Amino acid sequence: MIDNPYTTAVLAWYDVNARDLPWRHPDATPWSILVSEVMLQQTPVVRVLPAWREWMKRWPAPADLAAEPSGEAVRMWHRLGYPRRALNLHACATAIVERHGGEVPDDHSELLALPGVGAYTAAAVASFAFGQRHAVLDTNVRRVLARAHTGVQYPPKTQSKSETRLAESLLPSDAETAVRWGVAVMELGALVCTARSPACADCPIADKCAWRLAGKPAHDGPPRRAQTYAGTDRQVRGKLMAVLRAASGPVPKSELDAVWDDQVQRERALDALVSDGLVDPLDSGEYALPG
DNA sequence: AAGCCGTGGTG
DNA sequence: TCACCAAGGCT
Repeated sequence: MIDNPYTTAVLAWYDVNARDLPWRHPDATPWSILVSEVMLQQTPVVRVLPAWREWMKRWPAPADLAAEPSGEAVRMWHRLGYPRRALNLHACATAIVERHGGEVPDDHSELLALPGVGAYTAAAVASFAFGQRHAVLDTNVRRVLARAHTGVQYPPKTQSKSETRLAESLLPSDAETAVRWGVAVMELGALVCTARSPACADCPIADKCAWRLAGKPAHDGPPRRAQTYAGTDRQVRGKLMAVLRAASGPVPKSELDAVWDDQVQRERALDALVSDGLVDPLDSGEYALPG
């Protein structure tokens, strides 16, 4: 069945080149797939793998995580980055126990209602965990479609309606094929059609790629803004969280004060962490991961 | 809707 | 080296 010009070649490529990732195994549960998708938000596969295994061993079901303080989720997040995602997963676990009887919902809109689950993650879980037909549009798919179909080097910075429409128009009609198509295009973007130096020689749709056929024109428009990090509040937050994760219990404020010289910025970062629910200010004056 | 939110690898 | 990038989401 030919649903779009790329389906057959991309699926055949995926059959041979797919990585053996544990959340793709037949015994992966919807919960384990949800956890993997949240961990993979902006974090590379190689760094997610050990944390995911640790989480699945300790919290094999949503109820297992919901039974623990959210601070344990934050501690077990290690250095994956964006630790609010750990809080989100703990809140997901609680919501799943309270609203869905402890089972990850299979309904797209119910998935979308879970904390930290947006358009991509809801579609990914509905598709990969429950075999439903949804367009999964992540950074990999956006880049592949921008090149192969639209003929430009990079997709726009923020996802556009036209990208969504395009992804939906390319979605195979049969659910089982749509699921395979989604994961296969993602994998193609991750392994071949990469951001920096695409391996067009290894690409199964190079002969149909509008960007390659146009001579790989360079990205035009404003330069893609680099995200600065050094000296930002994010860096300070990271240092504060690292201290709290490493400690077995509450930490005196002096230990937090030692991570950053600028007091104004340090206090602002700490206040924001408390406001975000990532840090618990105790009556004793000490600080701890949330209980 | 543009900017914020971590961290580490890499060309 | 250092700017860029990585299975985004939220405000």
